[in-house]
Amino acid sequence: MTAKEKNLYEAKAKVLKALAHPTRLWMAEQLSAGEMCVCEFVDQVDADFSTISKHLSVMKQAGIVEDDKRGKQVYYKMKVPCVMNFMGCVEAVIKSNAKDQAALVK
Amino acid sequence: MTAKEKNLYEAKAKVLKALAHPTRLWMAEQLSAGEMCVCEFVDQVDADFSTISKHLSVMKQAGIVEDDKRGKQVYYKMKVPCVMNFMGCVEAVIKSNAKDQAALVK
DNA sequence: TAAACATTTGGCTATTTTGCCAAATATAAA
DNA sequence: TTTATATTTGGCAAAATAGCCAAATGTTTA
Repeated sequence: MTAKEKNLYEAKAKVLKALAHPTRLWMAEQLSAGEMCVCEFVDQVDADFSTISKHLSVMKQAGIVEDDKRGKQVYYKMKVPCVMNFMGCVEAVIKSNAKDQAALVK
Repeated sequence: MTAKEKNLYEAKAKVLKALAHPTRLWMAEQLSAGEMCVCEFVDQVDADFSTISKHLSVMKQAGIVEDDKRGKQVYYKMKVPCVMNFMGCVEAVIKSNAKDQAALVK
């Protein structure tokens, strides 16, 4: 593997890693329905507001979301919405796993 | 968020996490072109064979790949191939990031 | 201008992940 | 049945991640 390819796979992994956290994934799904400000997440997520801010920052660094400061608030929105198209397939994996589990106790 | 929903997001995150590593992602892409045995990865990946085995195990635990022992060798293949459909979008994120980077130095 | 509000950042600890080595296991070949 | 080959597993140290608190920053309101 060339250095260039290695960089490419690291970059791809970074994008996936940014989504690979339950809280971040939930927030990304919310954002795919439209922009939200940090304060809305603070109301809905059971975590310190600094933690929420850092999660959003991880997704921003990965290039998945972008932010927009308006007044006192910062609004986040999806930058590359196709990211969430994937979730149907992730759910297919979960269902496949559930089926395997069910088969074990049959 | 209910406990059930929480479990769901944890399960989804686990699937993403299993792909969110450069080596695992590369291996997953290879597997989406057809099954491969561990020994082939050992030849092509610059990591200890035990490390490779553990990476494959992570993807297996997540339900992304399945294994099949034939003789001395263990063959892995994608279990839910749609997983790799996502990569086009991940690449779109990378391109978007590259564009942003380029804009910085314009 | 001071106080209140929204968010980010720094710092710290706890937890998780990585990746190597060595040892165990399983299968095939000599 | 010893030996070689392929893979997994256990154990450990290093690195990365998560999440809280406190402090800093930027913005509006009183």
